[in-house]
Order: sequence, then structure tokens, then C-alpha cells
Amino acid sequence: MAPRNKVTLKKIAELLKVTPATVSKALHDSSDISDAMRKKVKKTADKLGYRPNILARTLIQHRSFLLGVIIPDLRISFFSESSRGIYERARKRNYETILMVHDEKHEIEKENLEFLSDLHVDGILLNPAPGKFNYDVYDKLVEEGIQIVCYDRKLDDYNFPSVTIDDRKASYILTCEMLRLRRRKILFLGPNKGISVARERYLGYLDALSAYKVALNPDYVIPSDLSQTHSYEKMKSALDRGIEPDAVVCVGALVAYGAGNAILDSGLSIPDDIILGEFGDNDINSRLGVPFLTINQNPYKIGQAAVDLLVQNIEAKEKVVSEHIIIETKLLRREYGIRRHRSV
Amino acid sequence: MAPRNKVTLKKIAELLKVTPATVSKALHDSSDISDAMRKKVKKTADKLGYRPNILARTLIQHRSFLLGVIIPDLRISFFSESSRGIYERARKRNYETILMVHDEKHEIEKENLEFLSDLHVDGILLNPAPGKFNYDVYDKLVEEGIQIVCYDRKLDDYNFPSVTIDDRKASYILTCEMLRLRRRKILFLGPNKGISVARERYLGYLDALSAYKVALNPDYVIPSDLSQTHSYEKMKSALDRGIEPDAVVCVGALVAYGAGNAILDSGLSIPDDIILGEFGDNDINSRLGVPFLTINQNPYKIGQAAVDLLVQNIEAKEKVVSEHIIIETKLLRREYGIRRHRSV
DNA sequence: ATGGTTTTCGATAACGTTTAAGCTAATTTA
DNA sequence: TAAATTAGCTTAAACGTTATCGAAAACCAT
Repeated sequence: MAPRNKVTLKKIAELLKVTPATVSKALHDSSDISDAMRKKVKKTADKLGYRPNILARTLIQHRSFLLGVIIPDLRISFFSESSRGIYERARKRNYETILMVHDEKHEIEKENLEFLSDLHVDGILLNPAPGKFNYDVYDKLVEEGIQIVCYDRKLDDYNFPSVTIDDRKASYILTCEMLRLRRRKILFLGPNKGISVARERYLGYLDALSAYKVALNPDYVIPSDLSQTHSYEKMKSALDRGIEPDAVVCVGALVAYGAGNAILDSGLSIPDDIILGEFGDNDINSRLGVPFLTINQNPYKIGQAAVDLLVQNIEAKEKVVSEHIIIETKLLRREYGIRRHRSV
Repeated sequence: MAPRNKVTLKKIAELLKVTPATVSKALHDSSDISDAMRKKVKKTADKLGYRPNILARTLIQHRSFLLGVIIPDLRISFFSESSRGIYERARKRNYETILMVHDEKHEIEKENLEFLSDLHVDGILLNPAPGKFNYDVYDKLVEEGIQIVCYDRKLDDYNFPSVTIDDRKASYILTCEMLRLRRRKILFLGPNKGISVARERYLGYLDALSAYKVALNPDYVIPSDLSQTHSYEKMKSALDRGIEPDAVVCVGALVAYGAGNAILDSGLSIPDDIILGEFGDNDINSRLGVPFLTINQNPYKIGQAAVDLLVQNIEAKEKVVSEHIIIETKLLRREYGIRRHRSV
């Protein structure tokens, strides 16, 4: 491959008949360099549009000013929103971000992590895929000194700093609202173990039931993974075998999409027949006619806080801050009703 | 910053009491190396979990096996779908992808491009932000030999290879379907110049009108940018000032969200009162109750084709293939109706 | 003038690879 | 059997930076 036609320190140095070292120091405002030289160097660097080669710099400095962000799925609006908060905050703090998607699959998450390590990112904002797997990757990252902060989801076996909502409480509030609206046959759909978020949300669901003195019906706890298709099937088959809920607590956004479609495909309406509840973003009306009760997770703020925490850890000299930040949530109700349409 | 605790060629070389060159060649199956040595090297590299330092390699080879992907917005499902096609195809061809979002803003697109150039990506899959701006960045990329392929959107002033749908035809088909359904007061909402996609779609809209011998009502052409909020305002104010359409052709997905919310907020129903039409993805039912006519753009396939074209150009020895690939579309109709809900 | 400090720059090595060229010993060729 | 080739490794330079050390020049105080 042909070498890239780029302006380098060397070329600037040759041009000014000084050494690369001098140019480097001048650009970094080192006290080693005279004002005259500093100005001259900066002027020509500007004129030629010089941009430092971050590969070379990272190689020697072990510092890339790169942050990796690993998320499960682009279609989950919580993650598109929080990604924005992350990007903007990171830029303000002079870091670039690299977004990777694991699609709820461990192999891909592992690939993502390895790639980010290969790129020598300074830190990673992580949403792990659910379930158990070989933890060697995490150990390796820790060993390499790559800082990790979890947001939204946490890892059980690692005490990485995190920024999350109080999932148990949020789920409690969500379920209570359903109960307040006189619903009693409330389904819980999604994983209820493995991933921390799901476990906590399940506990909140139980809390609410017992607060309203409603007995738990084991048939109403329907395990599924976090995918839309699987959730659809689970919900559909529940309805098909005669289970008639009047509300559904969905662990994830895609779970809610799947459940919603299953409900509509069964000829039922939302929210008249069944109230759907989920955990989403703050842009409640951005999606047309998704008539859920929604826990606003404040994704933008979560993203920002996560960056702050991560950068704080990266730039800490010695001691590493391990903190668990909780972001406040709010219950929102959408305004639209939805049902199968007859004909156009 | 402390150096990363990583396995390097050097360490492997020391361990085996050979030189780094030998190790490098052994790992690359060079004919310079004996079978015995090759095996020995590979075994210990495996055992130690060696991963080559791509920074160092890229520095010398001018070849990163990295592809940049620039998209406008994560919330547009076309892009989340196509990103998946891109990621998977790229991996199959031994490239990693880096996703960047410009949020329809030129400054950010420019930052994205510069960052990707800094990272020494081999090529970029580009969806430019709409409107005019300083083209220096593009020129610089071309000069640096970074291959560029556009998909979905094209750049007017550069003949970069591209993968798109036939926007004019698709828009024609979409509008015709509205006309076939006896709608005559059809709005066109969104930009109708600047960005190529918008221009083409506007032409298709005109084509359909004249095919059905419907006169163009200039009041029905409502310019807006591609953002949801702006589209909402434009649609709302149109309805408020007494314009009563029975269908709306939306240039983009976020435009459609904005328009849809405006319609519902005005107490009108979709699609009974107003049919919404947009250009979307193939997962028509993934979004709950978005009751549009949708042109299925086959995003997954577009993504794959774009990667193929880009990689082909990157790996071409001399001549660079400049091709414009057209992907077939299909008109889909969603099944749900939607209106404002009265009470829970 | 002397000695000491400060300012300003250069020389050199290093980061982890790849690669062209060089060297030695073994093997082949005439 | 001497010359030529080949196999198998090492040397050294390079990619574009940064960091450390050293040296010359300038400044300052006595």
C-alpha cells in the first residue's frame, strides 16, 4: 500500500531546518523552546494542516485519548440517546469515542473488547451481554490497565464502577402504577436472572405485588431472552395457551416491541386490554404511538456521568475511584392508543 | 501512563532466543522460516495469547484493515440495520469497522472524517450531512488515498462509488400507492433540494402526480430539514393554518416521526385521516404501531454491497472501481392503525 | 574575567512492528 | 571438488512520534 500523503513532524522540521524534537516540543508549549521558535513552528504547522499521528503517539505514550463504548443493540433508543451524551461529553474532555455493538452475543462482545484493547483505548464504557461466560477477557483488560465503567448493566463478578438507575425501585414504581390502574394480572416478561438489571427489575416487580397484597402467579413470570423475536414468541405462546394478562412488565425495549406485536397480533389492544410497561429513554414521544408506561432512565445524563467517572479513573494518578452512581428516574405515560387496523 | 502489560513480538523472541524478525516471519508463514521454528513460534504465541500491535503495524504498512462508517443518526432504523450488514460483512473480509454519528451536522461530520483519517482507516462508508460546506476535508481524504463509498446518500460534487436505491422510482411508487388509495391531497414534507436523496424523492413525487394527472399544489410542498423537531413544527403549523392533507410523503424516518406526532396531536388519525409514507427498513413490524406505507430499502443488503464495493477498491492494485449500485426496493404496508387515546 | 545558572536547541533512543539486505552454513550443480 | 545456489536466520532501518540527556550559547552575579 502506498504511504499516506500526510504532513508529519519530520517534514515540518526539515522545512524549518530544525529537528523533529524541537517541533514536537514547540507544539506542546514546552518551556524548552523560545517564543520565536514556538510561533514559527505553530504557524507552519497550521498552514500545512498538520495533524499528529495518533498511532505513533500512542505507541510511545501508552495513551490514546480513545474511549470504547460497547452496547447491545442500536435499535434500543436508550442506547442511541446515551451514546449521544457519551460522545459529546467525551469530546469536551478531549477524548474520542468508538462505538461497538455486540447484539447480545458473548462472542461478539469478546471480539469488541479485544479490538478495543488492540486499539489501545484508555477506557471502556461497557454494557455486558447477559449470561455467563469465560471471564478471561475482562481479566486481561484489567491487567492491561484499561479502565472500565459499566452503565445501565453491571457485571456481577467484577466491581467495576458503574452508573445505573435503581432498577429495583424503578420496576417497583412501574408495577405499582399498573396496580394503581386496577390491573391485577400482571405478567413479567424477560430474563429474571443472569444479568443484574433483569434480576433487580424482577425483585421490584415482586415488591410491588406484595405491597398491593397480590399473590404472585408463577404462570405470569415468563422467561425470555432480550431479543425481540424470542420475546414475541414467548408472549404469543402465552396468549395462545389462554393466559390473559391485563398488563406486562417488559425487562427491555426489544422485549417490549416483541410483546407489543404479539399482543396486537392476537387482536388485543394497548393499553385498553393490556398495559405495556418498559424501561426507556426520555424522548417518550419520539417513537410514534408506542403506548407504554415508560420509566425514563435519563440516558443522556447517564452517558455523561459514565464518561466523567471513566475519565476520572483514567486520569487518576494512583488510586482508582470505584463508585456506583445512581441516576434518578421518572415514570412517564404515553398518550397514544394502538390496535390492529381494519383496512385503509 | 504505565505501559500496557502486553505480549509483544520482542518478548516472544527473547523467550525463544531468536530475533523479532524471525518471530514476525514465522507468524506470517514466510518461506524464510523452517517448519520447526514456525511451529515453535506459533505455539508459544498462542500460549501467551499474543495479539499483534495494530498501531505499530499500521505505522509501517500504511494499512490498518479498519473501515470507518459515518451515519447521520442512530435512531433511524435504516442505519441500525445497515450497520449490522456492514459489520458482519466487514468481519468476514477481515476488516474491523468504526461507527461514527454526525447528527446531520457538518462540523461533526468533518470531525468524524478527520478522526477516521487520524486512525488511518483504509476506507470510509459515508452518509454525508445535507447541504453545502467546505469540501477541503474530502479533498484531503482523496489525497491521502483513503477510499470512500457512499451509501443511501450521495455527494453531488464527488463521483464516489455508491450503493443506493432508485430514490426517484421508489418515491414514485410510494406516491402512486397513495393515489391508488384515492388520496389526492398529498403533502411532500422534508428537504427537496441540497441532498441528492431528497431531490430525487421530490422528483418521484412529481412524477406520480403527473402520472395521475393531479396538479401540483405548491402549498403542499413543505420544506423542512431532516430533524424530527423541525418536521414536527412544520407539519403542525401547516395543519394549524388550515391545510388538510390526506397523505404525506416524508423524506426521512425522523421527518415521519415528527409528522406523525403532529398529525396525532391535531386529533387526526393515521391512516384513516392521513396516510403517512416513508422510506425505511425491512423490519417493518419491529417498531410498534408505526402505521406507514414504507419503502423497504433493504438496508442489510445495502450495507453488504457497500462493504464489498469499498473493499474491492481498497484492495485493487491500480485502477479504482467507480461504480453505482442500485438495490431493489419493495413497497410495504403496516397493519396497525393509530390515534390519540382517550384514557387508560 | 570567572564561575555558575538558565535558556534553547540537538542527538539519541525508544515504542512494536515489518522488510530489505546480509550473512553463514548446508545443499545442490556442473 | 570448486562454484553456485539455497535455506534459515540476523542485522539494521524504517514508520512518526516523544522523552531523556547533553551541549552550546546566553545571561547573571561576583
